[in-house]
Amino acid sequence: MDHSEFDLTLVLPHIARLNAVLNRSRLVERALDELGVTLDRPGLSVLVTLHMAGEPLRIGEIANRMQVVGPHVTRLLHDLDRRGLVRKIADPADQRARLVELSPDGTELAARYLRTILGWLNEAVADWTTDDRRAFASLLERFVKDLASRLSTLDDPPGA
Amino acid sequence: MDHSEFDLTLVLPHIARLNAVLNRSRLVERALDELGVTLDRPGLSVLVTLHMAGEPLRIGEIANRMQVVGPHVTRLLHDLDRRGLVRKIADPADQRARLVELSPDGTELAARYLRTILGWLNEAVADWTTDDRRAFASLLERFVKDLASRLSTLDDPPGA
DNA sequence: TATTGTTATACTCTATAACTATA
DNA sequence: TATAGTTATAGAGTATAACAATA
Repeated sequence: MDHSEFDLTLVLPHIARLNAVLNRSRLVERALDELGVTLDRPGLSVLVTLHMAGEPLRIGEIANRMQVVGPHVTRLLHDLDRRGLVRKIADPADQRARLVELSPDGTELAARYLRTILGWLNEAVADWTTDDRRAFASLLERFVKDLASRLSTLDDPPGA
Repeated sequence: MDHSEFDLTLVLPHIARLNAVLNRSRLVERALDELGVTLDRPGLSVLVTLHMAGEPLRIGEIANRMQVVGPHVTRLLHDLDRRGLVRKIADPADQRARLVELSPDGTELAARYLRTILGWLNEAVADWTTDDRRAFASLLERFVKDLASRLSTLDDPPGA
């Protein structure tokens, strides 16, 4: 008991700092600069979401994965569409919905962006052992999953 | 080489998801609800920064630790001051500067908030072994430090 | 009637620029 | 002249509300 409280008190500042580094270090903006691209962060996030999905997605599904609300995605897609980075195609299963897919340009941009970011991450952990990298990946995944799960139960404590 | 690329490709989505959980899960807002407090997220962040410092801080130092810009902190302090959660005291060493300290109310609020958040974190990892918690804390700290370090070198590659 | 998406609007958070006062 | 802070303004990012079209 004492040990766990102790550990987490130590963990909290690191989580906060990681959040700050990710949000305010201009990490994304610098990667885009290196690629010579003018694009905002949320727009890029749509591209990456589609790239990682590996298949066309519905607007609502993009919003889900980005953890944002539908109308926001609609707006971002306007810009991406105008630039020719994505395009909307019909959803054969539902005439109300549209599927969004990456254009070749969009695919290449997302791939180059991810390579840049991954390159920096790799350099950051260049002197880590393979075991440490694996352990970190595994523990981080577990932590995020358990945290998200615990937080989601805060929404619906009806059985109590 | 292959292994590290492989690992990091797996890590990236988890980092992104952690970021989303932290920023958009209303984690902070829910904690404040439970405490019956009406306060915005950045204001609370000032309180937590002061609480973790354990001593009065200058405005610029608060901005540094929060990774934001000076004028933003000034504005947040207006509100916190009006609510009696912080107060400004003279800096004996420099008449230009002011030191900001938590009031008793502010101290209690920050402490209760941190207890709530830490409680949820503890519940999230309730079934982890002590070893796993320690390993995670240690690897996360190292990762954040190495990442911040690598990113800071992107600013100044003058020797190249 | 429930769901997918769009349009229009408003709000939160943070930055930049111009300025004041002390060092 | 450099530094600490303030005021005023602007911008990015995201949400809510009202609506249209299809299921």
